[in-house]
Amino acid sequence: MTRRVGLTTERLTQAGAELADEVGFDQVTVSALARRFDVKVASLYSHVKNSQDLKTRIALLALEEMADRAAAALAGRAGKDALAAFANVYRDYAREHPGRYAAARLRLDPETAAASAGVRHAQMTRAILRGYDLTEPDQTHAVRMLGSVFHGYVSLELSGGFSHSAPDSQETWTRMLDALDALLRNWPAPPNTPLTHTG
Amino acid sequence: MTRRVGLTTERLTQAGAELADEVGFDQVTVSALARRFDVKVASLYSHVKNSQDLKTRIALLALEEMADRAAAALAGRAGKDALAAFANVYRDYAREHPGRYAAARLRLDPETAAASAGVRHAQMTRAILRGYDLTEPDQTHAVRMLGSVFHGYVSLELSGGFSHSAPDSQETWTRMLDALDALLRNWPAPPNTPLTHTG
DNA sequence: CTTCTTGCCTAAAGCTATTAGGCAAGTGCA
DNA sequence: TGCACTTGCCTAATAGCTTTAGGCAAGAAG
Repeated sequence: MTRRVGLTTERLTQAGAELADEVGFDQVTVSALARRFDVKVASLYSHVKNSQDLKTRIALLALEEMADRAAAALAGRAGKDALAAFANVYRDYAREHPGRYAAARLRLDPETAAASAGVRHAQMTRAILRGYDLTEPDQTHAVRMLGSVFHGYVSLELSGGFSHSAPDSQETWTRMLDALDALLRNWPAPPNTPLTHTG
Repeated sequence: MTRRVGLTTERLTQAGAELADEVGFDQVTVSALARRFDVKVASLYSHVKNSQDLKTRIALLALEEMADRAAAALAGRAGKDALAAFANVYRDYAREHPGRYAAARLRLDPETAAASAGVRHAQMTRAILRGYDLTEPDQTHAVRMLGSVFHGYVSLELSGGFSHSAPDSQETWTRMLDALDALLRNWPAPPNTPLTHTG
């Protein structure tokens, strides 16, 4: 009378990601996942250390998927083309997989983060900037700014911030990418830093 | 033997906000709050509808506080000065009150959001842009972009994204504000939209 | 001084997380 | 073919958070 369902860590992670997209990342619960497999809750604990572990795995999966998409999108592109393609990966992924996207924003402990696809993603942001004429430290500033805009925009859009108001979100997105491209092509020099300023 | 502590909705909200800053917004729980007042859990339910209600109230408090700070910061400023002051309110508030800041990002239902200080905040963003030469719909695009950058940056900084790497976060922040100011002063025209394009 | 209101309480049910220990189906080895 | 061993899911139990129903006493109101 023993029925084996074939649980594995991978299947749980995958199903957890789907669950996240359906009901939201913070509704992802060991219990809900057990229900989905029609299995008792305790059974999951052989495959997953605990709830935190499960969520971390979903986050890593999401980071991996986003980095893969980004790599594919960047292939053969440069300059504004690359910038737009990269940005669209962000937005499209978040729209297709809101739960996974939320998971990707989970705070990972430093070692986990360092071993994640997040670093690959960051390197790609830097690669995009090679199409512009930025040198350190401005390149780092720009990397951080792009990360902020993309994450911020997607996050606000996802929480409904831009719906039900004109102009529509797509238009803002396009114009914003134009603006960012223009900014990167024309990155301002640091303002005068008065060092020994007499008078 | 009946001891009255003097619970009120306001005191609970206030204490909830403090708790959020100490242990994180999603660790804010009716139970924890009851412990803080040394009172039984059920007692809170006379003052707060449920856990969701409590969190919403904390969110509204945070929005109120941020809008107040922003209003104070904007008084007598314009242009880049205003932009920087407004941005710093965001960042400083998030650093001083991480839990409240997280609360402010809680997704509110439309009516609640419409009645919140969030709209005041949004109006102030628009007011800043009066110092630049933007007309609709570019003004709206810019409002959304600023919201995205500020929220995105603060959110990434808060989750530790920029720590332990050079250059330090403060420098990026300053240079980013320079860049945004430059961008707003020089907002690019929409690229050619080919309508009836022959050839 | 009695009645009423109100503020906090006890009690109870339901959900999630997590651990310990059990049993049976399949695996490997003789 | 048969036996031990591993493994996958199970039952059972503890503990915390949420929420509702109903009670009791301190203070307010007349």
